[in-house]
Formats: sequence, structure tokens, C-alpha cells
Amino acid sequence: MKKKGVDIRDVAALAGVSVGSASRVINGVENVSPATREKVERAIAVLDYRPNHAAQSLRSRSSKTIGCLFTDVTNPLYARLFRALEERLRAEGYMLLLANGLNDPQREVETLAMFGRRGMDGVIAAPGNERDEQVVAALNALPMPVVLLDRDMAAPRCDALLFDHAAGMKVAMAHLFSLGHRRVALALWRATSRPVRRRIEGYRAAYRAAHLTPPSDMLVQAASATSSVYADVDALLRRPDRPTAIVAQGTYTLGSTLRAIADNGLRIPQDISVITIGDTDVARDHRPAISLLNVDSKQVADLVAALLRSRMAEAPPAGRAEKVPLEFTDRGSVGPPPG
Amino acid sequence: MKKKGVDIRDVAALAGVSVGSASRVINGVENVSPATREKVERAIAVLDYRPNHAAQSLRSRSSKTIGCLFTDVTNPLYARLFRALEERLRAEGYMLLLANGLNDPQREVETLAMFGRRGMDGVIAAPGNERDEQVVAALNALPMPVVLLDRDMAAPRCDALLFDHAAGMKVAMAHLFSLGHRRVALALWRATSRPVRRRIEGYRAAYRAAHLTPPSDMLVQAASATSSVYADVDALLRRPDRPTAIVAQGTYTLGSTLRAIADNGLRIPQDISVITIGDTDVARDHRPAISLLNVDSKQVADLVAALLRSRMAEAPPAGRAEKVPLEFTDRGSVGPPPG
DNA sequence: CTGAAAGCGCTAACAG
DNA sequence: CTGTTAGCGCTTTCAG
Repeated sequence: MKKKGVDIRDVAALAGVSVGSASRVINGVENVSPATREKVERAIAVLDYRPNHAAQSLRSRSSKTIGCLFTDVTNPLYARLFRALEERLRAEGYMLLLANGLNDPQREVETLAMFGRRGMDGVIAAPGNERDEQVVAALNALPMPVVLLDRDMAAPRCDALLFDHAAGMKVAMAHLFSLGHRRVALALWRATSRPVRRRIEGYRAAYRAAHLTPPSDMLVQAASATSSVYADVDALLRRPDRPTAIVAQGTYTLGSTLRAIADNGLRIPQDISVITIGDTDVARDHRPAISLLNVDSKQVADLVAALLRSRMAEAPPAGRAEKVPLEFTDRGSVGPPPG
Repeated sequence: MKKKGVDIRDVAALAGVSVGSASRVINGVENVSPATREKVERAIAVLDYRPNHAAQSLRSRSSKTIGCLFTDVTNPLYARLFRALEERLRAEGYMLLLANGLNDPQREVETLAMFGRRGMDGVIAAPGNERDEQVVAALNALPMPVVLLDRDMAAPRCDALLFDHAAGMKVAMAHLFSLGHRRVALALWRATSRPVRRRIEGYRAAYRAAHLTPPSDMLVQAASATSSVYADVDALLRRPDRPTAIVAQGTYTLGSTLRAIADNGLRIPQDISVITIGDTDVARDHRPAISLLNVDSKQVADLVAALLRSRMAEAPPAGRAEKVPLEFTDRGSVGPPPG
């Protein structure tokens, strides 16, 4: 009695061909006569044969799997990126291993090592800390193509997909300036990560581009991604020369900013304009909905897939960096300054 | 020159033992002398040897991988569950393959088939449609342990972890009744999925338990998870016998409910009490924060892991079903009815 | 406790 | 175009 598995030899036997031929039709190789192909396909159907993936990987040295290391899927940005990446890569026959880094370098190092051992065909990573030496080393030690997501890291063997925060910020600021705003506040969290750094750069550059001096007292930084900026924004709003517009990133920063605005009796956009960064439920659900700056996940997925694919095909060129724009979407929370 | 891989034979050779012994220490098997163990460990360190996962899987018939099929990671509930599951299972050496079902049965069937072929050690699934025959068949065809997450499906070979929506709803309703509320509205989306069905059941049962007749005109159902219930809730609030409390599920339903309440000039909780289902940003960010009913992801992860583990160890008993409670958290959006 | 040997199921040369 | 034949790198009997 047949215990469990029907294997490729059973298929070949039933089809009356060699295992080599069976393998060829399974893998859709060209050089197969229609007759052979048909016989094998019939046998596969009759036996309900499913190839053993471990054996395929071992022999072909390709796992058809991509490893994803993100800071935290609970962050809507990563959840959406994951969904887009899955969509894109499953079309090419890949499945995705997902792991959360949770800003824990040791955990990230271990995860990357497992990706290595498990023979991922590619790795997509957004580690929490860009400067951690161990993480950088783990990344450089991976033998397969790696794409870094919006991180500036000293990993020459990796390609990178960078979000163009600075340019996006300049577009948003230019829009505000053109409406007449001069005092624009920026609220984000205190971090040294690329996204935050680049946004501050873009904010300052926008002022300079408009021949204005970047204000040094309109930058508010929360202690962490889940901290409030209520007190600081509130203080800003009580000043006689309060900002007429504010750019606030993420869920918690934006939430506390909106509360401070409401508590000061200010209306959006009549009294103050608001722009947020990233497509969050809080922004979409506010009335008026908050205008925003964000990347198109599908575009990100396409670019990441392209980077991975080209590395898998050719010999590794130098670590390339591709840029993806931040797009501005007006939803009605922006208007001219009051007065 | 050594092309690429250092394999277990290199390790055995350097250690001066047989590959069998090397394998034993790598797998932490008991019967190994300390001397042998040490020699092998040293060789592993010297050669920087990492076992080839595909070969291990092929030979040992265990991939140390769990497949997760969720409707959509973009839903914070699933994102949080995934994180908790990863946390729990990585401690036992597993990695997780994640796939979104997106309410597409064909996609779900394909994903489950791939999980089968890839020899997952276990599968955790929350398909979009509980009645789809193909999906049920695909689930029953899997040879490995499967845990269904909060789904009522005719899949006798699977275990299930069910969220006790009905009991949770009864607790919340009893709380409202005890404060004096009699007219409680329920806003959710139109769906035949288990969560929605059970919530409605619990809602009605709570009324009966309080010796009251469940009102038939206080149930509002959005067309989909991302539709608004604004108009219906607004109409309800304008009635002379408007509800004094409302239970609203999820991000969009809750968001539109809160807007309708605000637009009618009602204060929470003085004029109306609000309870939500599921821990969303919109609920946490509102002032007052909205009291809620939800499952503890860590508890879910522990129970799922236990179910999987017991199935992996013993011969499959009949498909078991474990229940996990919904917990009520008061955040200040509930009070006595007005008047 | 350890070594030798037999494959796990499949693909990739290589001859024909 | 097809069959034969080696292994991929590892775990697991089975003897000793």
C-alpha cells in the first residue's frame, strides 16, 4: 500500500516516460514533444501529483521564496507595502517569509541569518537601526540579492529603494508658500532614521528655495512614534505668531496635533492648514480629511521586484539606488493662511 | 578553491568524526559524548558552517515553517495577530510564510495548495468566505495540522480557534443595561462571516437575558468594511427615541458613527455612550478614547501554538475548537444614559 | 556512543 | 527530443 507520497517516478512510470521527461514537463521546459507532454500531464492529474518543494529547492538551488524583514507590520505603511510586494511577486511564483525586526538588532541579525540559511532567492529589508554594525555585517554576508527599503546603510552589496522624502516635502512646502503661508511647523518623532532626517532636510531646503530663512522654533519632535506632541503643538498655537500651517507625520503625531488644533478652537483649513505624511486611518477619517504626502505601494513593489530580478539574472553590478517619489494628495485640509 | 558551500562533510572531516556524529550535535541529539560535541562545535565555528535548510527539510520532512493565510494584513487585527504569532513561533524555531487571501477564493485555494507542496509544518488560516466549497476542500486536503482562526467551516480535519464574540457582546451590553441604557444600536458591516453573525447573536441574546425584546430597528449594516454608516446612524440619532448607546465595529464604521454623533451635537459619553469592537487607531485617538471589546493577540497566539503543537505531536484527534474571550476595556466613552 | 550506508525527491548534465 | 545517471546536503537507520 502506498503510504503517502506519489513522486515523480510514479508519474514517469504511469506516463510511460523517463523521470527526466516528467521533470521537463513539470518545469515547462521547451524541448518536449506534445505527445510526451500530454501523457505526463494526464499522469499528474490521475495521481494528483504535487512536486516536493524541498527537493526542488535542494536540487535547483532556488527556493522561490523572498524574505521580508520589516520593522513592524503593525505599521500601516509596511502592511501596505507587504501586500503590494506579495501581489507583485506571487505573480512570478514566489512566496514571502515575513519577519518583524521590532527595532531589536539581535533579532534582525538572527532573522537575516535564517534567510541566508534558508536560501531565499532574495531579501527585502528595512532594519530599525541603520548604524548597527552587526546588522550591516549580516546584510553584507547574505549571498542572495538584497534590497534595502528606504534606508541609508553602508551595505555596498545591497541595492536600495529610497523614498524621496526631501523632494516630496519641498513640493508640499512650495504649495503652502504659494498660498501665502510663511510660518509652517513640522511635527515628527525624534529619530535619526532616514525618513525623519530627509524630511527635515526637505523642510529646510524648501524654505531656502523660497528665499526664506528656515525657522528654528517650528520643529516639534515626539519622543517616539507613539508619543504625543500635544503639549508642544499647543504651545506653538498659543503664540501670537502661531504657525498658519503644520505638517505632521504618522498616526500619533497627527492625532495629537489635530487635538491641539481643535482644543485651541482653530478650524481646518480656515485657521490653519494641515498636511500629513503617510496614509493613515486617522487622516482619512478626519473631517476634513487630511491632505497627504505618501508613496504609491504598487510603484514601490514594481521597483523592488525589478531590482531583485535584475540582480538574480545578471552578475551583481555595484549596489544601485532607485528613487520613488512622494506624491501629494489634496483632500481639503489646505487653504490660504487666515487674515 | 572552495566555490561556495561548506557542508556537513567538511565539518565532520575537520572535526575528525563521521557525518553522522556531526549531524547529531547539529541537531542537539542526546547521545553524543562531550568530547565529540566540542570538536564538532569548534569545526562549525572555524568553518562558519550553516546547515542547508532545503536538505534538512527534504530529509527530515519538516520545514520548520508555518503558513499563514489571512484575509488582509492591512487590517490591524491581522497585523497584530501575525506579530504575536511570529513572536510565539519564532521562539520554537519556526518562520512564517504570510499570504493575503483578499476575499478571493481562487487565490486562497492556490495559496493553500502551495502551503501543502511546500511542506509547511502547520497552517493558520482565516479565509474570506466560509462557505466556498473549493476552499473547504483545499483545507481538508492539507496533510499538516491546520488551525482556523475565527471561522465556522465544514473542515473536520482542522482545529479552530474561535473568538467568543457572543459572550463579549453580552458583557458589554449587560454593562450598558446596568447603567440604565435600554435603546442600544449596533453598527457593523453587512457580511455573513462568523464575527458579524456572532455579534448580532450576542446582541440579541443580551436583550433577552435582560428580559427585554431585541429592537429590530437599531441594527445598522454598512455595505462593506470600508463603507460609511453615516446616513443610517444620522437618521437613528434624529429620531425622538434615539439610541442612548451605540456599539460600532472597526475603523470605518466607527469613524462614520463618530462623525454622525458629532454632527448631531451629541457629546460622548454625556449624551450617548459608544463602544467599539477591535483596537483601532481611530478609537484610541478619539477624545474621549473609545471603550472597546477585543481579543488579546498574545493569548490567541499561545492557543494557536498549543493547538498546532499538540497536533504535531500526537495522532490527530477529532477537530477541536478552542475559545478565546473578548475583553472589555473602559476608556471613558461609556456613561449612564442622559436624562 | 559512533561510523557506514542508504536514500529523501528532484533536476541537470550528458549521451544518444 | 528523450533516457540514464549523478548527485544536491542532510538525517536516519543499522551495526558495531
